Amino acid sequence: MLTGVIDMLTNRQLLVLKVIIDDFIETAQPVGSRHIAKKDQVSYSPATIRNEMADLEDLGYLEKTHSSSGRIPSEKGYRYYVDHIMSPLQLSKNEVNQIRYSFSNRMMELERVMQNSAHILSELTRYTTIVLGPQVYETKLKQIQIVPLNNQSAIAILVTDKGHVEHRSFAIPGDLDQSDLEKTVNILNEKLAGVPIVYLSQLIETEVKYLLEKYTNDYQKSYELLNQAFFTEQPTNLYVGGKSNILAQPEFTNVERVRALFNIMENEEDIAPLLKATDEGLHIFIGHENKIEAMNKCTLMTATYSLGDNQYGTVALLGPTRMDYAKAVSILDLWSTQMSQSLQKWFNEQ
Amino acid sequence: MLTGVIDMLTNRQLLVLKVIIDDFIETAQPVGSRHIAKKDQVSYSPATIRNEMADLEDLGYLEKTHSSSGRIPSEKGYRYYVDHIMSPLQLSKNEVNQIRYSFSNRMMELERVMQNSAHILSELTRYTTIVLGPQVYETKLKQIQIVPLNNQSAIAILVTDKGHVEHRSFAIPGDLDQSDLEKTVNILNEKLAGVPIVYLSQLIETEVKYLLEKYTNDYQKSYELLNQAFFTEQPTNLYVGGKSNILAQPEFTNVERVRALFNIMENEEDIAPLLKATDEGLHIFIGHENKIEAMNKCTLMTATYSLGDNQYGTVALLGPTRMDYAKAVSILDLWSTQMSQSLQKWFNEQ
DNA sequence: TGTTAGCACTCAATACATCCGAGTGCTAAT
DNA sequence: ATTAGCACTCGGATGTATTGAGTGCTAACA
Repeated sequence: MLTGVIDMLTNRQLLVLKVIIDDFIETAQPVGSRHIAKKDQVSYSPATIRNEMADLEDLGYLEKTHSSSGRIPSEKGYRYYVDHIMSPLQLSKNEVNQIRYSFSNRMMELERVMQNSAHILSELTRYTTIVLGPQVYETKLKQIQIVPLNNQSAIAILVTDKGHVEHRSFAIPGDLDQSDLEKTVNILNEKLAGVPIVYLSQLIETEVKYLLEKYTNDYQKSYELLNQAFFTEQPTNLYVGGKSNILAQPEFTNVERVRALFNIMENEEDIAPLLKATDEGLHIFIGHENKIEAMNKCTLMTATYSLGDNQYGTVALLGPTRMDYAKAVSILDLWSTQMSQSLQKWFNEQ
Repeated sequence: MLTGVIDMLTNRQLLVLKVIIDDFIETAQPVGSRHIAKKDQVSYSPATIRNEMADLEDLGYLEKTHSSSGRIPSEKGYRYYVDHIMSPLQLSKNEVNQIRYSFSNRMMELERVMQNSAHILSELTRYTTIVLGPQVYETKLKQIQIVPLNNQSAIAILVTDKGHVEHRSFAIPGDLDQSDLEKTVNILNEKLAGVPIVYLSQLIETEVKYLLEKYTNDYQKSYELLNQAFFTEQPTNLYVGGKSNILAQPEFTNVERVRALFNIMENEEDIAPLLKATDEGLHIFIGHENKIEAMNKCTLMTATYSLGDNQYGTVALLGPTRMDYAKAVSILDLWSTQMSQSLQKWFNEQ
């Protein structure tokens, strides 16, 4: 369990640090020497514990809330705990099943899966969950459809090879020829199917424009239509679940602090870059390791999941620095493995 | 402005009640007699005001927070204010423009408009905004598309005549004949286009099943596919904006209370029925007039908007009972009028 | 030499007393 | 009918004492 002497810490210091952090994670109360000495795992007197605690404080792993209070872990303490002490928690049968089951579902659509995952993960962890859909550099256009609703309006539907559906309704430019509409769609499908969607607008400009000019009666109208229907900013597909779990944490009884956090989470522009920037694998950002001020009392734990083709999505848990790291790691790990497996089964078995 | 003697209240009582409620709505502080007497509109001494306030309290329109405090409006007071005293606020040029502009947008898709509206209304009012999409009894299927992604999966897309797009990916039943897939889609479109979507599943059972049996090679497979793709529960289309505005209200510094509210708003099943049940027009539910306990300190203001064809959607503002009723009414009024106009222009001009 | 008992000390939390002032209700004067 | 005057109320702020959980340090001990 305890991996012996690491850094400069003795085994006993490791033990004390672990017990304190475990206890604080559970109770959110400063931990005193007497309290520790009473635990089964510990066979020293309060006085001895006090000495060790004083040393751990000098080393920066513990803090006091006031001069005669018990100790709480510092951010450095959590960092050490996460890096060297904790071992992933064995998840309960029930927790494993819930995650597994959420992927066994026959309906398998990125949007729904992500939305659902955000929900389930937040239920299991009681933290806020953020799921960022995969980056779409490699996603290719599968098909374009245009469905006219009436004389004036129609819906353009883009389907990508990853099953993402984007739709947009638009006004049909006054008295556009019906056959021109059809021709336009045909030209689009012919030229654009299989094209990575990041190149879409570029290709419309270079290739499609010219074809439209040649084959449709009213080139100007068709082009106008295209612009209306397809110049859509890339949507960041972000799914947040269990936002209000934050309110249950004792460290967030201060409404102002909660407000600051909510503001961040309600702005995709604030939160998306945080997840996009993370490297592959599981990462933990403790307290001030988060650049955003409102998250200084929070831990953000991120993990990536893979669609193959070097395409990654990110999932994150946001909780207090006093997060149940062992459990969170296990859950995030299991989820991202399952997610990756499911996605690859769906999209890459040719 | 003041409509003379109503109920049993004298003009002066009306004036005092109005001034108190207006002031309390603004400041959230109990209003004292001295404070009122100083206002320009009021030309009586504090003592006189005190007498009137005592009477208004006896009648149940005002309350004290403690025996020597100023007065705050009771729920009955707000009700009276809303019904008889207040006059809609003249909106600023800027506010009107923001609402108008949000409809002038060329992109016109129900989902986006509603999402956008929830956002704008919450910005303008600083209350939480809930937009419930129109009930779809009359919505008809426009077209069905199936886009195969690869050998095993495909996406089914349903477009309704109101421009709503529903999509679902599904597994293609093992080695389903390609021509059978096409035939199935053709049969579906032929038989189901124009059908109100509430009857969809029924019609598949009665009419389509039989046709499939007749014209496709592997009837069983096609039918299996249909079931996978189209048996979708009716989604309640609910859009919430500015949830965290609640946190800015001084009456919600109590985290527990906020949590209760958030829980309600995060459950569609809780909040949707509230809006669905409202009658046409604008309605105000003050404090305990809301059945849900967590909303006992809130006012819910609902308004309906129309798509024609007797189809209604609902928009609502949720704020403290100390809501700026005059402004909220004006904004909701303007919005729902604009929304109705826009929708009817889009969907009913043939 | 590492461990622990003992003890003085610290400080947040709690309770309690006091004071202040905004606000009321009532009475008597205008 | 209105208002000035005044005694009274009570929440909130401020000050003080008490309590108890916890510490650091020292000296004794195995």
